[in-house]
Amino acid sequence: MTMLDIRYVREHLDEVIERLNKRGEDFSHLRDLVEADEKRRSHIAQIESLKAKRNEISKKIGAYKREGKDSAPLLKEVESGKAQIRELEEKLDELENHIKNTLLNTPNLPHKDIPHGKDDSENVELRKWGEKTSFDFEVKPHWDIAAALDILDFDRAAKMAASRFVVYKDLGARLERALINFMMDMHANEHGYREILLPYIVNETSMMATGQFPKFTDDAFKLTDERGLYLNPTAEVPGINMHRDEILSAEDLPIQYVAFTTAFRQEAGSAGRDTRGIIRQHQFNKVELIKFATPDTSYDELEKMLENSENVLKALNLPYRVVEICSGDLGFAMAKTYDIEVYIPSYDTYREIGSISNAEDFQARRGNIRYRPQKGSKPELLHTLNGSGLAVGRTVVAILENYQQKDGSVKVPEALVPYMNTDVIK
RNA sequence: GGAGGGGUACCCAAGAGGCUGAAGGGGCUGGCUUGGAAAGCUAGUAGGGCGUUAACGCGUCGCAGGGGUUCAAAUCCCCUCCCCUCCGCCA
Repeated sequence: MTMLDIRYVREHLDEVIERLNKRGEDFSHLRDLVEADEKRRSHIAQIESLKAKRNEISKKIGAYKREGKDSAPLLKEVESGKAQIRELEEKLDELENHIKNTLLNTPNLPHKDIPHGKDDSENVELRKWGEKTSFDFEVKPHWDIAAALDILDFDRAAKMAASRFVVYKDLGARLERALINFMMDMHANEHGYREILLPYIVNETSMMATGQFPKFTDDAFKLTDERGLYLNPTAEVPGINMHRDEILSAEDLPIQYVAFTTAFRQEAGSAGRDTRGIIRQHQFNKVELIKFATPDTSYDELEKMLENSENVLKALNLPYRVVEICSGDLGFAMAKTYDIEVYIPSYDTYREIGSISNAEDFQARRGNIRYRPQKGSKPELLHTLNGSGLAVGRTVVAILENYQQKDGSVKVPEALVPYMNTDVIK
């Protein structure tokens, strides 16, 4: 389970380092891997030839015994190889662990065409949809709107759990539920995704496969259970792991799932950011899109997925923009990512509400997810994609703020009225 | 939580240290037969990882997963996971 293919690293070392360095870190330590890999292969060759010899003699011993011949000389002959094999295997083990650990901690290669930049300030806006909502009164942030309507309760959530949790009440609770159903219906019925409902707890192997681990263990909520289980940080984890260690048929691809899950994140390192309201919580709901595609179609599928996500905001008539993530801001497992940012009037800025990514074969390699291009042909790694469709809590924020009215009530977006059974939250 | 039973290839299933390079069925693919089909007969059917090679190949590892014993492990020992049955508890 590695991330980059060691053979690719070996054969394109300079290119690999150069591309990874665009993420803003120095990856020249990968040069060591080539030497380690060479040693690894020569150890394998030695071990295997010793084993071939041993197997041959062992077979002879069996034959001798059956025929009643004396096998003592053969036993002597095989003796010396035993220690040698053991010694070489120990060294091989060390080499393989070193290579594996290095690669597990190495992020994906950014796609060649994505913008080069140091951090999120250099992300590139691709397009805007809708006009920034304008108001003829002073806009309020969503926490004030919610307080007046008594639909979000932070104090009681802190009492029963901790800070960065929230209790939704009345039409606030219903709005969250309505959005989940609305999004699920759209993706399942109109966009052709298969609806699944996933476990909210995942194991370490799954976290490893999608790339959360080993680098970002601090972001996860670990359970005390001795099996090494974690609260799901995003449906991407159980979703992609649906097909871990499987070989899929080409004719079944692309496979596309839509899943609602609750996501849990420590938000370590975010202390003091977005502390008011529900922009950043330890627990939030999300509708997630997951795809398994052949390598030659994955970028087309990425565009479709982006469109599917955008359709949610269009249907809700919320102004947004699409941003292409630059190399310095790109997630660990991803080769290319688009963010969808929704307009938030109280911030007078666009805030992330969804993220749509192609991991190419990075997660597939770590999770051993393959497909057979043709009947009878060798299995190959496929490409995995995931995208928000969308983050539900942040959609609530966007609706409360963009649809707020002078009297403190909030209009319900037309598309949501059937799900809300009311056209206004007051 | 308690007591048992299991996991072998696409499926079922035998094997219980060396003649297993895993039997035998089913299924699948082909052939014979047929006007065509079914049935019958017959042949083929271990995938995958890794190493090596220009390639054909060769080697190595594979019987849930991981360790160990042994010259040699599906088979013996240890650990883990998963499934099933019964009891208890529970939405």
